[in-house]
Amino acid sequence: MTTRSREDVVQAAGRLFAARGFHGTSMRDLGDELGLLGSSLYSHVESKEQLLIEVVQRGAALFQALADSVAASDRPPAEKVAALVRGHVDIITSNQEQSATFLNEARFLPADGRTAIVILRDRYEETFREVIAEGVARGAFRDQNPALASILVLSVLNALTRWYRRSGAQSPEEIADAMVAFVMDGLQ
Amino acid sequence: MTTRSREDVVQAAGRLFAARGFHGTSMRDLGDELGLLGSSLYSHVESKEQLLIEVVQRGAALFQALADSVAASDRPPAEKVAALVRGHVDIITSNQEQSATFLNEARFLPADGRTAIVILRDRYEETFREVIAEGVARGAFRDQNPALASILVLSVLNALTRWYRRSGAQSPEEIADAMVAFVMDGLQ
DNA sequence: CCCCGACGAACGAACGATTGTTCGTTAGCC
DNA sequence: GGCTAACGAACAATCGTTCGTTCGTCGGGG
Repeated sequence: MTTRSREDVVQAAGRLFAARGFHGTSMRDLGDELGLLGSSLYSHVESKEQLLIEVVQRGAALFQALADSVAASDRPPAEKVAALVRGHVDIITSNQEQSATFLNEARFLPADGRTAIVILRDRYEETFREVIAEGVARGAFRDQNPALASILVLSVLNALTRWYRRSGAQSPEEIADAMVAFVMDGLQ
Repeated sequence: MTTRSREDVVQAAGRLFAARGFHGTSMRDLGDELGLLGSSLYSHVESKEQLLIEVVQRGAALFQALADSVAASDRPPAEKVAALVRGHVDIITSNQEQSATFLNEARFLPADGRTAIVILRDRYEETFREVIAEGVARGAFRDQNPALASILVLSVLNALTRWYRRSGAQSPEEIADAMVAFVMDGLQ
């Protein structure tokens, strides 16, 4: 029997928190998942709460990196939206449990950690809003409320954590293609 | 102090399950919400699980009624989609907590109740799929995979449980208008 | 080359708190 | 005066966490 690392524990937490919810997962459940006792996890991690913080922060970092990279690029708004959609789909299909925990369980963070995550999430949404607003200003998209439009686009994207199955009928590329088509037509 | 009814308990459960999650809500929390002790709730309800079943089933019934009514109507596909979107928005904005519990907490139902709900949810999605397929067949919508398209439309609609605020900037009618426009253009 | 000491991982019992639920008792309305 | 909602103590189970102990491995000195 090999010994487990902190990394193993964080990954198992991402998996179980996504599947059963934070409050539906006990430290003993987490131990079972790794072939350990619940108490043994405290060799690797300070608390259950800290485990949630770590999973959620990693999820947030993935999306933040995408937003920063696209925002910094010098491309027309339509291409930026397409890049955001494809990048978002790629993050979720490659890190589904982590993304699901980030999106669904962040509300169970302690107050201070939660506000930090809300700020990150707002900043991510702001990137979408600004790109859409730029597209409207340039006439690439029809006249519409960018705040509302960005919410609708993110609705389509975030729901992917709920229905994507690695063994499903559609490949990540097909999903991304369909979402780009749907979203671009919805904006234009 | 007035006495509480079973209805009061179910409604409070819908509220708290939506806000804190099923596993994050204790019977004593629910009692507090109603000015009662946790144990007093058992005068009205058999178990915490039964309470979840009841909230989720009510949520499912609302959406099922909408789907049945629209499916039975004799209108072109584009109008049916618009009616589904507007009806869906109306249900969520009028019953936000119940809808949120239905969509987010149904996975914590006991196995038998869960499969029953999954069947209802599949049937609801099937209504969308059929209407879209009909629209594609008649040339009202562009050629696309109706299964995937129905998921994308429902993604936009269901996310409303997460961001709608009665005191928010957009009225339910404005939201419905924006969603109809977004979805119809995404399909056409 | 072997042994030994050290160190971290894992154990397992135990803690106090909280969970869902039961039940005998009390109190308020028709 | 009876019915029932509500109380409040109590239950077994489970929760997150602590802690003293055991196990396994790895590096250095004889």
